[in-house]
Amino acid sequence: MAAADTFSISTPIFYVNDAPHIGHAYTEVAADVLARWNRQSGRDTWSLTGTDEHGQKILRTAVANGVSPKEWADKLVDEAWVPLLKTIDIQNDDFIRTTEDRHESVVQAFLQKLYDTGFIYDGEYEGFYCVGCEEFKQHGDLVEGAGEFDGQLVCPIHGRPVEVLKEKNYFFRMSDFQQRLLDLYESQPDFLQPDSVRNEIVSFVRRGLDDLSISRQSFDWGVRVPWDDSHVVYVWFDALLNYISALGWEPTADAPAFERFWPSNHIVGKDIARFHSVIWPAMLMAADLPVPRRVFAHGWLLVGGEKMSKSKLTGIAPSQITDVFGSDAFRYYFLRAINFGQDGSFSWEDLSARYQAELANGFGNLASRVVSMVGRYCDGILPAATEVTAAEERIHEVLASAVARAEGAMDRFAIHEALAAIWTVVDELNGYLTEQEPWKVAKDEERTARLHTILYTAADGLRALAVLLSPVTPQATQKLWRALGAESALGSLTDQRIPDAGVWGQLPAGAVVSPMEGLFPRIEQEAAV
RNA sequence: GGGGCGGUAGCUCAGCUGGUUAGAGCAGUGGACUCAUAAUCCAUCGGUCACGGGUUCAAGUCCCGUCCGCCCUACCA
Repeated sequence: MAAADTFSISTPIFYVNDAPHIGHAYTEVAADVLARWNRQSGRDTWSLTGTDEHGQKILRTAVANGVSPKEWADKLVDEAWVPLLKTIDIQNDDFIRTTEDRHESVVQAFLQKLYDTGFIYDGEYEGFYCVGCEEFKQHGDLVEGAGEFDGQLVCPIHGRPVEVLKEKNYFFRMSDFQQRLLDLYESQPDFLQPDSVRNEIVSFVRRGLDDLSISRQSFDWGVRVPWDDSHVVYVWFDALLNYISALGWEPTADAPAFERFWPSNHIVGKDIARFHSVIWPAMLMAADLPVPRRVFAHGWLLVGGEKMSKSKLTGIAPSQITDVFGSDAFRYYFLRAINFGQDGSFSWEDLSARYQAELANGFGNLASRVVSMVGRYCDGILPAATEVTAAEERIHEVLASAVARAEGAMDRFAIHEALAAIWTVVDELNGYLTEQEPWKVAKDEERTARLHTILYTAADGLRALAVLLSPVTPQATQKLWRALGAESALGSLTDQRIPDAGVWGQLPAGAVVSPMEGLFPRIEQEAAV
């Protein structure tokens, strides 16, 4: 079991059938910010992402494109999914692909263990299968087709006809775990969040669970069932195991990384919450392994009031945003504007407005004015604070409170709340400068000490902001860190501990404050439609 | 059919276990200021809290019903 001071987190592994859109990027960014935050909070941290590459859908796509499924997967991983991580500045510790040996061997070992312990049996399954969903459908789930599929039964999600499949399958005794799952949801309420998703899953499980068909015979693009190579493992059963295969789990031998970092926190979209909160913990229970620390389901990105989708042409590539606003702005915007866990509206207007108001005019301009004044009035040498008044004490209090609230919020994965708390410091410092009017104080030679106190206070406030915002806007805060001359005295930015960020007076007087490019330059209007 | 979530200022959203004149940000308007990215700060305009009943000394906040949106789930066939 992982020790108390560790933190491990995963994104879903993404299906390599399409190019990434901002919904995928949103998930990645959220997990990345939580990982960076926890790492900077002093926890032994590990973050995982990767790709899901098996299944009939990918096989068919590859065939349609005239390549082997592995070639298809390689191409998408190299050209789309790995580059995505760079586009949005993800700092993952590992990247797992389900076609890697280290994964497939774990899938087989896990399956064999369940087979040996009686949790898997063979049976026959006949049903309607949707290739798009990679799952069997109940008759009632299907709808009448229209247009070219008139008269046929089609999958309501994909709008394409389902196929009647009858095959020998291996089944996992998931039904055995109904009560243990219900007990889990009840005894550990934060196992599955937010509550809206939790409620749905609880009522779903209460109705009873069927055993799960976990093998397929009709195609061969998947992990072989170890004792029967005419079957491949059902893609979801395969995919979920990435969370422990990446940690090197083994059924018999010790696995140091697994011991150190399992159980993980899983960030998922709410569409796949059920796989992660029902099937996955049941699998782990069967194998006598700890269930995940937490499954957190985030909401949809809504574009024009509707769930973003490629088919409706509302799909947006992350680079469309980062090319204009940069990766920091992408990361900040989606985490600040959307209640993590709820659906959230995306619009270019809102993105543009928040960039301008909060990043450029708020944080960026604050940094500019402080750095500029230290340069102008103190020759770029940070002065000392000597006379602390109520105004400075007020700043200290706001900062301490912001740190405490941000930490509490991040522990609950309420990322938007944490950002709102941190931003009170930005607003307070801007107000402080306007009220203290250091540009006027500078004209009075008898008030030099006062001037120095004001500038020091503002600069040390920026130091705290750089630390607190480093997980969210790593590029801009690094620029600021350098400009403040903090590195030589305090060390690198990412080594600064978040719990200590509110301790006042860390920037040493005498630090060399150097001119700085704007953290968030104004964006010309035509770029944002 | 059963269930969940949401419907609060022009826009995006807060409002916990019911309690003074319903809040924030953005946008709008007026003013102050000039260190700064034509930035900042202050003030101000703006809401029948979807609708109709009910409980209560008191209800966005609880109960019932209706309408709208999204979602989970079931079934007739």
